[in-house]
Amino acid sequence: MIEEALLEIKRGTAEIIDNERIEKLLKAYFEDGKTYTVKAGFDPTAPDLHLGHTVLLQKLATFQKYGARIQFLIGSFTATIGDPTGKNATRKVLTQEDIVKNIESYTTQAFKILDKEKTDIVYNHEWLDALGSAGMLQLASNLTVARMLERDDFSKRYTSQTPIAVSEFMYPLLQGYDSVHLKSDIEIGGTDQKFNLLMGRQLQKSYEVKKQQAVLMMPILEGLDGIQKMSKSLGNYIGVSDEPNDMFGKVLSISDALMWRYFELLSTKSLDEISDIKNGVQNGSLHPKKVKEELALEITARFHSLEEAQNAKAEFDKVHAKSQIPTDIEEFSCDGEIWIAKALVDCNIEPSTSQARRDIKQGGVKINQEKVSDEKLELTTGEYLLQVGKRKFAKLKVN
RNA sequence: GGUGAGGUAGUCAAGUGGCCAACGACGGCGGACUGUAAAUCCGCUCCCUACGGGUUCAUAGGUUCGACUCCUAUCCUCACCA
Repeated sequence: MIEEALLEIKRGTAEIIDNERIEKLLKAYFEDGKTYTVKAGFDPTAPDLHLGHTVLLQKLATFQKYGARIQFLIGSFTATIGDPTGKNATRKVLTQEDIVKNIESYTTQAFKILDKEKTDIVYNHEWLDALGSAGMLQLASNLTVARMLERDDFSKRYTSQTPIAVSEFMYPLLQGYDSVHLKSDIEIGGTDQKFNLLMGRQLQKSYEVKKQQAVLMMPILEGLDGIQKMSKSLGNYIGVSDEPNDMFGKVLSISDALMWRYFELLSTKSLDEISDIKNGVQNGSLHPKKVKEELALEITARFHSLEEAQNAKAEFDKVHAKSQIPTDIEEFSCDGEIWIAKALVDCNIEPSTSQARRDIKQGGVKINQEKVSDEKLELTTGEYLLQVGKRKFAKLKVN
């Protein structure tokens, strides 16, 4: 039983530090029903969760299955200070209201995966506000600059001459201090968080918390491009609240190689099942497209319903496999004659008339399924189906 | 605070008085081929009802017939020194 739990917990992890501790915690749970705490931090700067986050959430859900209470830590303190990556110095500092709003949408999304009953939402401003400048300095004295520069992210930026704000040095410390305050037994995070996660262990030791937290790291999920990590700002993400059609389509657009990563990190199929599927594809008995469709179906159904997922699949087949027109197309209307390029911009399927002209010239624009070749075309009264490329559609009614 | 280097399109990066709306690479978009995959090939890539016009090379001024290129001030980044 413990073996099984361990196996499931280890699935897909990139690295585990202090495996023994985890085994002991599980043993205590199975033998004496003792619960333990697993901490995970979330940054409430953006209100939307994507599949990259759910890798972590799914792992937390697994822990909940085996006796854990989740400390769902909201970085409310850090969010009011500014952007921790320093990449974008101009990013707005969030107001309390923004944060509250973000957190609300955040948690409702998270509870699609997590068990609410076994989750404690905690806010780090509650104890970090109280720390004060003296406490902050004392905290900072736990670490040297040289040690701080060991962090991959910092050393890279330092050598590449990208600015690092002094305040950024505080983030790992603050995150570590959260673990001190919460006396977390385990903390999980992405591999990019390794330094910060370890800081928790070090600080727990310095502040004499009885036991250091075990650390479990999940790999970073690649985005749709298969290269960079999934993130909203890169636009290569699948959002938890994406429409079923989008979600299904996005999953299907990933490359075959990437598909296996998604299987491992996102699917609930067992590892054995997955390797069976993989073999099937390799020896040609399974078509990769079919396999990918199944994955897309599973993921879409998790966040919507099986029915909606199946509808999405049907819609997808209709539009792409048979290149028919989608069911729901946004409708626009205008008065009087309108120039085709302008119409495309007004319908939000082209960013500028210049771009529209280029696409027309290249044969990428269709009206009612017919290629448009005249870039000076004026649309007279009537209803039109406009299309740019393969996937952008709009209906326009000219009065 | 001092000295030096630097800030060019989504990103990286050429360009050092007219040939510059600005080489190239990546990304992105359109097309072909496909499984809306990958790979490959072709084209496009500031805006504007456009063989023309407008606005760009950190910001604000100046010199010049003419500036991304020269001058001045300001802001920002990096390195070394303090």
